[in-house]
Amino acid sequence: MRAAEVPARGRIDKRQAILDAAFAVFARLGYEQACVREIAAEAGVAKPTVYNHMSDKEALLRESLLLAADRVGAQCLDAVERLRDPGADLPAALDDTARRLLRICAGETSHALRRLTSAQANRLPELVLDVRDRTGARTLDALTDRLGLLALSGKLSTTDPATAAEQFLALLTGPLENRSAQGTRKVAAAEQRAIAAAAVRTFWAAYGSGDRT
Amino acid sequence: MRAAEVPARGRIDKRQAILDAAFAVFARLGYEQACVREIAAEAGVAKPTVYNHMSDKEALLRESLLLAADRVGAQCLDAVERLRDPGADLPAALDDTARRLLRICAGETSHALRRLTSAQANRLPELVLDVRDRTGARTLDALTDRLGLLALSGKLSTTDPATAAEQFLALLTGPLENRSAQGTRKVAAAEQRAIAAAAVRTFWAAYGSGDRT
Amino acid sequence: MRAAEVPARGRIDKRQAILDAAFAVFARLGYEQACVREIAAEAGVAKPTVYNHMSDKEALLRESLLLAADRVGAQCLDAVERLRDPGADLPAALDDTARRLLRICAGETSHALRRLTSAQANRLPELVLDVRDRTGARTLDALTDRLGLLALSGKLSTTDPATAAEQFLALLTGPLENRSAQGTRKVAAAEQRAIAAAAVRTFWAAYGSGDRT
Amino acid sequence: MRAAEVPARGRIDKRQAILDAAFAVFARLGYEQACVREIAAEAGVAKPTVYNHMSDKEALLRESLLLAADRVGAQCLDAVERLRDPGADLPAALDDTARRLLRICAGETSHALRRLTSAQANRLPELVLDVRDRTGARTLDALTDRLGLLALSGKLSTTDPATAAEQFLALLTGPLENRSAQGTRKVAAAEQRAIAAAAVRTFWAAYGSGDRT
DNA sequence: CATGAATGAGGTTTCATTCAT
DNA sequence: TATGAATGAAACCTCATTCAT
Repeated sequence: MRAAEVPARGRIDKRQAILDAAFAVFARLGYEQACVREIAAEAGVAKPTVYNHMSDKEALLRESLLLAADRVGAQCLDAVERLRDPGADLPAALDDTARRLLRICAGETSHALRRLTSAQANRLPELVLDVRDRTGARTLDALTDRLGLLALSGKLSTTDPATAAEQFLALLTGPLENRSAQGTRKVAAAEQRAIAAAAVRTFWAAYGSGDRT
Repeated sequence: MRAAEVPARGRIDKRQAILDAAFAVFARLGYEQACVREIAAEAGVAKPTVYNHMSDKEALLRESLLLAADRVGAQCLDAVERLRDPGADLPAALDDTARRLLRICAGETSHALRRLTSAQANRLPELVLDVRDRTGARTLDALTDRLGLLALSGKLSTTDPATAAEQFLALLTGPLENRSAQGTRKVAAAEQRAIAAAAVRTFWAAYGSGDRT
Repeated sequence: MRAAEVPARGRIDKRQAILDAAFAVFARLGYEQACVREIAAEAGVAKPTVYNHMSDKEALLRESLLLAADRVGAQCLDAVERLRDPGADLPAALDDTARRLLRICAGETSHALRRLTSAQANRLPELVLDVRDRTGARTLDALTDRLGLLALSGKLSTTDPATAAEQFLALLTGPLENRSAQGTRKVAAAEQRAIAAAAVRTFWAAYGSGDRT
Repeated sequence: MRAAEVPARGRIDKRQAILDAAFAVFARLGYEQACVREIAAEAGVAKPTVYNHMSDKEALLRESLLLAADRVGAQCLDAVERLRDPGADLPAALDDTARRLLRICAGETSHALRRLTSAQANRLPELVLDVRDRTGARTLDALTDRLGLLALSGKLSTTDPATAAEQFLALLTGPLENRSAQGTRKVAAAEQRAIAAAAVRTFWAAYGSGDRT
């Protein structure tokens, strides 16, 4: 039993190592510039071993991006889910969620995902959509749910929680993209907090439940 | 006179043709996938002629992107400048500007610029910044100016026009990016109008001059 | 055992084949005119295989020249070493060595070595020196040793065996270069013998041990 | 008359400038590596102007080499002609000629000639011969004449002045080539004098007129 | 299953050379 | 006659991918 399991585990580990190496190299060099030899070297395996696990360089990109997208998406979901029980001070809860989302979106992984998908948008549009489903869209759906429930309970004032959610996220990612120059510059934590505060302020002005803070 | 002008004009035209062809091919295939032979063919010249005008494939990218960025930036600037004399109905003026900006940002040129710069963000960070200076940053600065003057004249309520401008643009580009899936899908004009309307509504809620509409 | 040896042997053979092909093509066309495709074809391998063994076209030149230089140098050394036991008739032994050296220096390999190193003397001066160390300098050192011992045993009359050796070789290579016009013409065996005879005559007049023959 | 001469003179000057530039660039980079653009730049003219004067890159090589060869040959001839009236001390006169020849052969022009002809020996054998006719062969013939006359007047002891001349030159150029490593190293004047002295000593031992010095 | 070796294809770039001015 | 611009050809090198071991 163990004897049969160990190689399977080893195989899975090797697959993980290859995908992680692939994402790292793709993020560093871009898809076309990255060469399979370097990915294999970074994963600590030989080049044909990569082809034993993944059929193609394109598959390598797809799988590694989807894996990274799942991780980022899970983090975003976690940040949004904290709005499930916002407590008395809803703006504070929104600010907390905003800061968490900004930290994720300002991370190197998020920028790499954006860059790699953008670069392939013409050649592999489904990949863009698949990644989007696992990150932005997933986050947006969850946030729409949260905001909808908050509206139902009277804590927010909107009849269109989808647009509200979209704008909440836009007020975060827009300024972040602007400040980071598409990931070229780092955005300091203090600046992230300022963005979050401004976003929450504007969002609350538009969707707050009547009582101005 | 004409006889002396023709060659210079011919040279300029050829340079223009090369840069236009370069942008078209880069936009279609991406930087690495694009090959100089195809650019030359699209420009109607021989391959070495391209190298007579531009030293490098990289220079070809840089020059063609900066040219496109200037064009897009000029359009954006024009849209923003319309806020100089907003008339009595400021929200309507904002809506008009918003629609114009959205139409520009939803265009193929804008998406290509975004994609091509993103893809080279690691290798050529200055290029990202140079393009940004000519498009987003320029637009943002102009909008900041406009909003600041409107605030001075009491038509808007904010002490931080830079953030207001940043958020105005974020409320446009964020949802647009979301709907278009990084340029993968077309965003219909009606949808663009809805985005603009929602953006102006939220913006006005936050920065309107007291009298709620 | 055999099964393990075969692949290594095969690799070595392929490397040998590549280097031999490289030398042949370089000798035929010169360094710049020679193209890697032709070398690969002559070696019976594909072009990238050449690059799998040698990093560069320049490395290809270097390695193939050094290999040929080692071969030529070994032949020259062998000719000189025959002076170790010259027998009673030293001029005859010198003549024998002279003829052997001339035959080597008149060979296509020697001329090719000279041409290829000369052509790269500005760009790759160390290569010139490395080849020289393995051919001329090596021969000169060995001959200096032989002549020095002969002088010690009273069979030659000189206190400067290095110069004697240098002149002995000069009396061979100088006229050979002159007659062959830098390798452009073949020098017949009879002509080689005449050169050798004249060289030995002059050498013996200058360094003979007193008794004229 | 002047009006007709001036352009002709200008044309000749331009041709000279082009040939000089060609030789300089060929000497610096080798034939294949040298590009016509650089030659034109060094000559201070435009590229097509070069082609107006010389039909080919190959003609450029040929003409510039022959010009340089004529110059070097004239210098050698001058050195040899000094043996026409050797005075009482013939070895001293030979030493003087030897030193002069060595200085010429150690010059950058001579080495460049050797390198450039060697490199093209396979492709352009006639060029090698033409250059040789204007340099080494011309010198050898003149020296043969001088030595023949000296032998007739009893100042030298040989019945084969051609071989004597060949060996005299060999005793100079052989050691020079050896020390300079095919022009890679400079050979100091003192070393040149030592080579000349040793050459004359050996030559005189073989061909001196009976009275040993 | 993992690997060293090999390959076919293709890209960027440079160069000698020639028109039109 | 001298030149700026243009071109056809070709070379080096790299890469993704596949056999034998």
